[in-house]
Amino acid sequence: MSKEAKDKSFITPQSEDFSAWYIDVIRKADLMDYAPVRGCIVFKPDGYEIWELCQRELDRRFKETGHRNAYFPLFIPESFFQKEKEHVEGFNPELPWVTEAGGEKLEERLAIRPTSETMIGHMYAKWINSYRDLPLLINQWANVVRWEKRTLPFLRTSEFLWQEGHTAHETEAEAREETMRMLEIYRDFVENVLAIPVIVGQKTPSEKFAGAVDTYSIEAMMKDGKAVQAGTSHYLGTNFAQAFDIKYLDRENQQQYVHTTSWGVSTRLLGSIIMVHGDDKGLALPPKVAPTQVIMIPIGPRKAREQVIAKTDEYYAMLKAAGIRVRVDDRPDLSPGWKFNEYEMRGVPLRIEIGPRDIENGQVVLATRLGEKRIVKQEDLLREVEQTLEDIQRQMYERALAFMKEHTYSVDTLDELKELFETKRGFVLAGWCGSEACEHQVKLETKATSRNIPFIVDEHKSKCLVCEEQAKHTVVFARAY
RNA sequence: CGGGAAGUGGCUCAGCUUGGUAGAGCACCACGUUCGGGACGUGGGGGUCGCAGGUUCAAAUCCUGUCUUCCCGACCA
Repeated sequence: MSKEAKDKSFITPQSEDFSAWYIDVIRKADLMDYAPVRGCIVFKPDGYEIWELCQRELDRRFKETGHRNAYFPLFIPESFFQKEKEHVEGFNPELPWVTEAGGEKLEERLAIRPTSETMIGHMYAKWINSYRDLPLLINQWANVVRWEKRTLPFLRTSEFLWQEGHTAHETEAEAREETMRMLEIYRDFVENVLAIPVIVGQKTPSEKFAGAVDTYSIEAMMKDGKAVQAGTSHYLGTNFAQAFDIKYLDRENQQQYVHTTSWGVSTRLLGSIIMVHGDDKGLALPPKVAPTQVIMIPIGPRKAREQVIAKTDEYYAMLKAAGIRVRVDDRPDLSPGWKFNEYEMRGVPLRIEIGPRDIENGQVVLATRLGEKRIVKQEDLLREVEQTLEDIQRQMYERALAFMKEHTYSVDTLDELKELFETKRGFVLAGWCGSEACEHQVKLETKATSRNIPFIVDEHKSKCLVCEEQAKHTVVFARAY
């Protein structure tokens, strides 16, 4: 205990310094390393594999709903950004530019994409001629760059990985339906795969995407009570269609602008996983996205080693054949206790301990990342492991949901919000009249921003927390990453 | 981008005030003993002190610039 407190090579407790805890965890869990360029990180294998598992789950859902993947260029001509006014204003400050290539100055500067609406708009204008070409449903897995002033690994990096879906439709109704369909896919994925509960709702006009008509989001709560926007889905109306001249001939032989959508999630999801599930022991990964779901640790003196390893190999083959991501740590020079701590730090959901005592009794010891430890019979092992992984997945979601509920408050006035934030952090439901001025006032006085207008609330507020006029919406306010 | 702190072996840090042979713990390598919650002994290897200039007989140490990280703020997905 006192040893850990003094030894800074261990993880800083969350209660002592949440930011330091976060940085400690991602480094101890070996998820990333800093690159020598400002705000850029290397995704190390354990970190990258979490992203690959997210990709796999999402990609399947995208394809099931009729989308196909494509890939568009990294470079975007400067002139493209002039075409949609709000879009330019929103992204210009954070664009990196390529001004020179092949030893010569470029005639037109090229932006490194911050998002691909413009490039895709340009291409869609070429590809879409008739209502028969619609809907066009494309997704892209890519890297994007936004030159952020302040960076934080995973949550806000200069370059990040994401997917961006871009669709074009005949009608507003169809496009809006698509916008909501993808929002629901995100909700389902984040809640059921990442075990992170979210608030689903619509962004206020000041928080919406640059160039969108309406933006929707799912908002997750970190263990420090701050919010992370975990996914967004936008109805873009005909804004980009007009800017890029994406028209189709309808059934009455009339030229019409298409209605477009875009939607995305990024590697900031990794930051959310860490901050939602992690604890003072380190990372805790939901089984569905854990690169290693089960770690097997053989225990015992040298004279028993051969027998223990043989048994471990047998279990390993069985679990692997069942599709479980299992690894064995049979390094002889490290003590079992060291390994227990190591894999808890790395977030492995389930540990299997096998020693001479277990072999003698035809059993193994299962220990979960959530702190439960029990003995199971060897003939039940596969079934127990599968069941326990499911249990862990569910318990992690339930824990996170309970945490979010415990840290969700409701206020009637700005003064109440200010007082609340003196001692607490979390989501705060409050009435809002719809004016940007009132929204801004909240931010100025509490640093909390409107996260979204939830689709479902327990209680509709009647008055705006700032001006006390009639409330148009009940809004979630929170400090955000 | 403004304010603050920091950068010394893989990690955590000491040394800097007052310039004079680069240190500790952990990690690593070899051998041996250990092994059910961060084992131990003996021996060993590894650092142009972030980078670039400057001052000096001499710079980790003093000065200037610059890069990167962390915190606070402004900006922003």
